[in-house]
Amino acid sequence: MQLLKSDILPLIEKAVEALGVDSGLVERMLQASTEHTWPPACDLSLPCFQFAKTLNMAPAAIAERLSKEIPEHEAIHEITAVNGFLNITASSSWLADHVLNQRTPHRSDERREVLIEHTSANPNGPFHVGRARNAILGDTLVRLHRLWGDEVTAEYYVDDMGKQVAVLAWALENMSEEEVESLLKDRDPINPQWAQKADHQRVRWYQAAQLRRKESPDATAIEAAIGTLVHASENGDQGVLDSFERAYKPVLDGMLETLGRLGIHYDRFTKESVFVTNGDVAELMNELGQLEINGVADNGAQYLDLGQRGLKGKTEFFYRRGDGSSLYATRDIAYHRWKWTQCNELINVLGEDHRLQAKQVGLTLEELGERRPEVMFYSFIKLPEGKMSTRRGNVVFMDDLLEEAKAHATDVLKERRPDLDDETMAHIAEAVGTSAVRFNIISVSPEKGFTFRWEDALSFEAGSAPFIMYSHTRACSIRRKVRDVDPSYLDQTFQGEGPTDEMPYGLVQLLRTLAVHDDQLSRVVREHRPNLFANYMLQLSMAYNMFYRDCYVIDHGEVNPFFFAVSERARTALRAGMDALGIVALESM
RNA sequence: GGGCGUGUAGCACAGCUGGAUAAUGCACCGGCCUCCUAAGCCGGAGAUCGCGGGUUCGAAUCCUGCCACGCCCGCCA
Repeated sequence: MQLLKSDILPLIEKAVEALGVDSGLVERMLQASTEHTWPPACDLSLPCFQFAKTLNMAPAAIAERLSKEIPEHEAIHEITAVNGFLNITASSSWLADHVLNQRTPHRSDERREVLIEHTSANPNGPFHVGRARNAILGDTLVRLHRLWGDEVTAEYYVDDMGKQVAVLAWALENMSEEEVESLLKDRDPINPQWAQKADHQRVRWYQAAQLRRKESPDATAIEAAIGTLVHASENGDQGVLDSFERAYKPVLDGMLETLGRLGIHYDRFTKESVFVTNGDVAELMNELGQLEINGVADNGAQYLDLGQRGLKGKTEFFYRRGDGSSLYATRDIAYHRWKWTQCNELINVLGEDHRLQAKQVGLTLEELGERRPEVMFYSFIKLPEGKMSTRRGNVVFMDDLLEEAKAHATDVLKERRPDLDDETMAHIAEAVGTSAVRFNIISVSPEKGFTFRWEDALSFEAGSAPFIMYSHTRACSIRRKVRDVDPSYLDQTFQGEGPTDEMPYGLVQLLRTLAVHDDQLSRVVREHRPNLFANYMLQLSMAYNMFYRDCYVIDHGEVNPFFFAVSERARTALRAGMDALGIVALESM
């Protein structure tokens, strides 16, 4: 709890010095050490073990002595010595004052312009759950940074010149619908609900072409035709690039429609081919060729020997083919140099399969005198049956998942809220369904393996998005009730002291949880760990529920202005935090 | 074979810049709707933190060896 720490640190340092130890350690050791239990046992804690040797005293005795040395302070409710720890609990009225008046520590001093690149999936078919982790994590990171006050650009890097797009373009030009459907006759047919959606339509051409490339008698000729297209695109052939764009654009639009349903939007789309056609890639390859770690292969291909810069394993990083054309990673470096002209903080969201390449790109950027971007890696989402693949067709489409989630939410609603009309019910079900899907994914650490299970994705119980949404609607409901009693309460800001006597347990827990909000958000943004904020939002909801249990804002028709002020503060914090996680903040559900 | 990542109750998952009784949810057992939404609240039970060594007053956390799983090791994208 930085708030409390900065206030009372001098007091503690003075007491420690009086004992005869160097107080320089205190700043680092005074910590909110009780984060591992919830609710926390105290607000700040000082472990006294390190002082034991120099003082030749037992830690418990040191803690005991310190607890008596520290004078009274308005922020401190209680200081106790427990098992060699000096435990400090904040005064509730001090907490209330700081929380209600938003006396939070200042945030980032300089304005940060952050560019976050995420999703960047090949536009070859509908968005599926396997890709969802990138988009959901990335978008959540964007939102969290915005909550923290950073200026953020969310960017999608469009792979408009690779083999996957070439396959799609070739298929659309060379295969008939009959042929496609006959090749895919063993697979599930297109879901009639999405029959008019271009991503669902065109992915069948893509899948059929992938089969033909591998299995048909003319596979070699097809492969050659596609190879020619890829080659032309890499050389910046505008006619080919245009035909690629005509092929993928409707697919990309379909994917974006799906993502939009999850609240995911982008500020900018940058096409990979741009860096080929504008000459950046050629210039880059020239520069790389001048580097001292540059090497040339027998056929004229060029690479950097990154072993000299600490890379282990395979150390040769090829950036130029024997025929002089660029590679995907080369273009990525050109893209990164451009990105650095657009921001002062760069974050990429990448799958774990990109770890090596990200390292190569990062080292090369440093070699060129640029900074390396920060990267949030995540491991892939699997199905219980194994890895997902658009090519093989064993995927759960996000469109289907969202429909399923909505249908499930509707079932729950019909049971709990039979009073609602169809339109309201559909609105709530959509919000609950999409929020639950997002939360299911962001609440686990990105680097941990994730197996998609319907029963988890559709869980609406405690520990899920609807749990948080429900707490928020309670706060909204209380606000409505207060307005009914006397609308003037809504315009008032709470003035003066809170109650000076003992506050109810739930109220204290809520104040403490609100007080650590910025500590949590700061860490989450700094370390790119959205799951920790998901956890915090659950704690905030739990704390609000405890407050709701212990404190009646409206009691016997009378409004308690202090309780109402706390409830409102919690409501706005819930609301803002939900926005940052992409959870829809309904006023009633 | 080499590099990187992960391993925590029956299941899922947090905690990893060392600190107290390892948090949370599901499932399981018991209680709470004449009072602001019970998608809620309260209580109970459940853990050899993959295994072995080491460092330390103190290790889930740091170091090291081993095991299991995943990803990568293309002049592919």
